[in-house]
Amino acid sequence: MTETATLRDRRRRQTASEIQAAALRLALRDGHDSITTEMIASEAGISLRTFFNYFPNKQSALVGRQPVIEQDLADWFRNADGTLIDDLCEVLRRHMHAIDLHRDTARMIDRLLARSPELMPAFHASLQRLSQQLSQLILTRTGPDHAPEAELVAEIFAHALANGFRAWASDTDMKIDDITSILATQIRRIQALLQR
Amino acid sequence: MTETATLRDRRRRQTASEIQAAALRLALRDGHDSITTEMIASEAGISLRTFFNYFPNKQSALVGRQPVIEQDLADWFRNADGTLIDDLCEVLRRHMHAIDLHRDTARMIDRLLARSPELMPAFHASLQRLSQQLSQLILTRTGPDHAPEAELVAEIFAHALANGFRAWASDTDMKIDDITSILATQIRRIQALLQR
DNA sequence: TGCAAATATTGCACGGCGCGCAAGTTCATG
DNA sequence: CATGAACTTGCGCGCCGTGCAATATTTGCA
Repeated sequence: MTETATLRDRRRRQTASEIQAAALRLALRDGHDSITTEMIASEAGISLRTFFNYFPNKQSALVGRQPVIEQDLADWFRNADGTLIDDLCEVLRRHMHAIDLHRDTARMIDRLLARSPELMPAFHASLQRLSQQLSQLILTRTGPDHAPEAELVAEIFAHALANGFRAWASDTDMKIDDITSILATQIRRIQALLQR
Repeated sequence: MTETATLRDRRRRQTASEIQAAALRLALRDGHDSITTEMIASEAGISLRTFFNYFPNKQSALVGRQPVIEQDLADWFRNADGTLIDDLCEVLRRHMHAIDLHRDTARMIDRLLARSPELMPAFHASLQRLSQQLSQLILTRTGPDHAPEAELVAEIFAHALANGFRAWASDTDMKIDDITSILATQIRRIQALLQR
């Protein structure tokens, strides 16, 4: 039973990933709004009904499953003693290492967003979930009375991470760690911009 | 013909507003996912087909039409000589005055979001459009090479404005100008938080 | 190995969604 | 009051998303 959970889980991840790949392939080939959920299911070799067991809708399939920040990372952050910025960057750096990133998937998403901007809200909703997790993290250090600011800072980090992610997707020379250095750079630039 | 445009326009706004009110009323009474677009149309006294002439979907009707920052405001901002923060706050202050805000509508939205969090992405998509407009504004002053930071700063302001807006909605003692003072306060707190 | 329980997949049916189209209606303007 | 632009409406159609129940597959355990 100890192994079972992870085995089935791995299988689910794999299927979800295949569905996403199929969706991205079709959307990039035929255009997002001329494909149907049925086409995606068929391309992925599953039934339409099974498609909806994995994703609630077409857009979610394109964006993919949302990774969750692991508990041990959260624990590390709570007890870390660097600046807020540094520790948040470090959390995100480790997080990016913990999940397996596929550069080609990322690149497909990037191209698709350029071609079909109407998908941006869906992608952004995914970012928003990351932002909420970060917000929770920040609150463990600032205390619950800083909720509004924590949300705002979390959103900055999530969006800046996305920028780094996009750069990584389209530049094969970049390493995973470079994503968070871009993130750190952008945070510094924001601080500068806010002084102007 | 000079008057016609504005007359018809006013009528359109009015109808859109009535549809939104009907949608919010029903959603708050029966719950967002047990109402249909047909019910909303019927409650608003229009046909289902006309509903879709005004809003692309149910969620948009609940969120309402997105106001656009006027050109003269944009011109003012480009030539203003205060700090970026101060001038952005001032733009948003004037913007809030330029559009007619209905506190009861805002309150209904607020209550609805508390009750049906699944609507948050729709609301956030609307914020995102405001954010994009702000980003354009900022770029007129920083130059186009600061695009990523401008986007991030714009997003902070949009989100902070939303926070102020929510506070205004649920506190009848607040004036419109108080929205932007909350905004300014939160920006300052973020700066402080980023120094930690 | 083989059986029972847990879990996954699928087909089906159904109601809501969203839009193109064409016919009818309203209304400011000349 | 005639005219044409803008608005409303009904209809039809295909896609979306889900509950349900039957079937298939996998897993843990004897």
